[in-house]
Amino acid sequence: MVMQQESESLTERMRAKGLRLTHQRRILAELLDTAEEHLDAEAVYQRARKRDPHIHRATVYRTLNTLKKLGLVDELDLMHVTGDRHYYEIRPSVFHIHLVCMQCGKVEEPSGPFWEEIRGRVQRETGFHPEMVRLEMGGRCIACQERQQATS
Amino acid sequence: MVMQQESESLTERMRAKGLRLTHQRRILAELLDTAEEHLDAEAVYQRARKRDPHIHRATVYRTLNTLKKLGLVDELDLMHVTGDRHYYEIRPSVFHIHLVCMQCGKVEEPSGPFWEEIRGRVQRETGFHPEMVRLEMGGRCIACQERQQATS
DNA sequence: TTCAATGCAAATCCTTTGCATCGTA
DNA sequence: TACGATGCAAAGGATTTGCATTGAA
Repeated sequence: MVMQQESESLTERMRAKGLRLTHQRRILAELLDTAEEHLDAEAVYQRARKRDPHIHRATVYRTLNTLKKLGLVDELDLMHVTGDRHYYEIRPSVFHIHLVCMQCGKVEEPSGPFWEEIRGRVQRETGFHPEMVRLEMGGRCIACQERQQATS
Repeated sequence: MVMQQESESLTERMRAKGLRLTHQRRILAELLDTAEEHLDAEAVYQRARKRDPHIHRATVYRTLNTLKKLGLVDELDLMHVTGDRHYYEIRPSVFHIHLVCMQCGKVEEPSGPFWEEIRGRVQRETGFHPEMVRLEMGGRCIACQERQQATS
């Protein structure tokens, strides 16, 4: 997970969008802002419950949908490696890609100039104006490649 | 949709994988091979039904899952622009990307050397070995960009 | 004070599964 | 013929929705 650092918090972004900052939304926003792994709706709900046992699943779904529609969070399926769950992450300021190991499920997220280049190149070559980019690659991470070599 | 052309048909690929070629699977394979748009499970079912009204939804789901596990078809969500449906397409021989217009829902699929480069570059820069690449970009297609300029 | 957000429970939608039967290899 | 695939119906799981109530602005 790329966590929020320099730029403003999700809570502030929500305020900027004119969203009502309820107790529940604050919990969810902070939780998403500091998540160190990819969370699906159920995982978000479970974590939120620890901070407020009264928070309701429907609220989690509704809030995630709201944030998604406003472009504040992205919804990923990470190649369906771990089933058909959907994962949520805050829309990162730096474009990054997801490398999903189809063997162990580990997700790496390299970021850097090359990945930024892609956006500009698409615009130049196709005229399409990319507002969000999702690059997911499935394959085998280095650890799994080495593990496989060792056993063969 | 990138359709099957030079290379062998999905039916042949299934035979090569040792799958039993039932009447229903032949229908589904030919349907996927020649689809000119992205189909979700329900759309696949509806089209299959026209060729054989007795084909069952469960068979469609089971077959799509089988083909997915064997790597013969890919499952896409196309940025969830049209909801949370999942779309299926035959695994293309040429790497291509999906440009999804968040406004009109149109999906373009440019392919070419640049997109092929990406795979090699990821491997060089990260050590990760990409076996499948999914690059989806959400934004606005040229038509929608022009339409918007015209009205403002 | 007002209207959007929430909790709750029921409904809905999509997908999977157990089991008897069928049909391909 | 044998065993994997199918049809059917029921179960399962995730997500959404209607409505009364709450609470942020």
